[in-house]
Amino acid sequence: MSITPFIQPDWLSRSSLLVAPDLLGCTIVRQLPDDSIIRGLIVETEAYTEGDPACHAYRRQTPRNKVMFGPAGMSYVYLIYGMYHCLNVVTDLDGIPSAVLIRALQLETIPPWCPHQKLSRVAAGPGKLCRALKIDLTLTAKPLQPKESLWLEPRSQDYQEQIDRHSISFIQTTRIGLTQGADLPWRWYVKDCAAVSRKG
DNA sequence: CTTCCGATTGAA
DNA sequence: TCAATCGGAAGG
Repeated sequence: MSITPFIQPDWLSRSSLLVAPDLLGCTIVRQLPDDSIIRGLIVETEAYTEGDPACHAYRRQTPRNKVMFGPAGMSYVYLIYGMYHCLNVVTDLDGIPSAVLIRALQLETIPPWCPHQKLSRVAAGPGKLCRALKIDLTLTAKPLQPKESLWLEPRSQDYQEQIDRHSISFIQTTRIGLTQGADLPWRWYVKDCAAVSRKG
């Protein structure tokens, strides 16, 4: 028997532009208070970085975006439109504000609190995946590790081999829903994946 | 303190 | 096309 490793901060201590596509095919694992486990394959990401007008840290450091200025491997969760949460993985060196927004997951099962939905659509969107994994503001600025009940696992060998033989490929395009920096192609998703929030 | 707005979503 | 809904950022 062997333990499943989780992604370490040093692997995330690179430009968000490199980490974002590398996170595709990796898995987010959430352990709930009742010890049940929810696993989701990351199928869509967006990069936000220093000097990026769309980045929450673009203007200056604030209480909300403070964690983005720190070291990699931390969570950054924020509330959007008063009703949805979004999950980011903080990247790059300490002092460089940047993060990768997790936009969609392919779940293994439908959570009981998300009834009447297709499995492939239940986490198809940043707000929807946080609802499915019960992620809220209490989970921001935490190290992504099992102790915090939220962590990342690397690509499986099988998934990596499918990428290597081009059985699975990624699409790079512009980010969604922005008023600034909308022209930058910093969104990546798994081609032909039904769990991606939207095509194009 | 008051005002304004958003890295969304789903219904009209 | 448009409203829901609220924490946080900006302005006075």
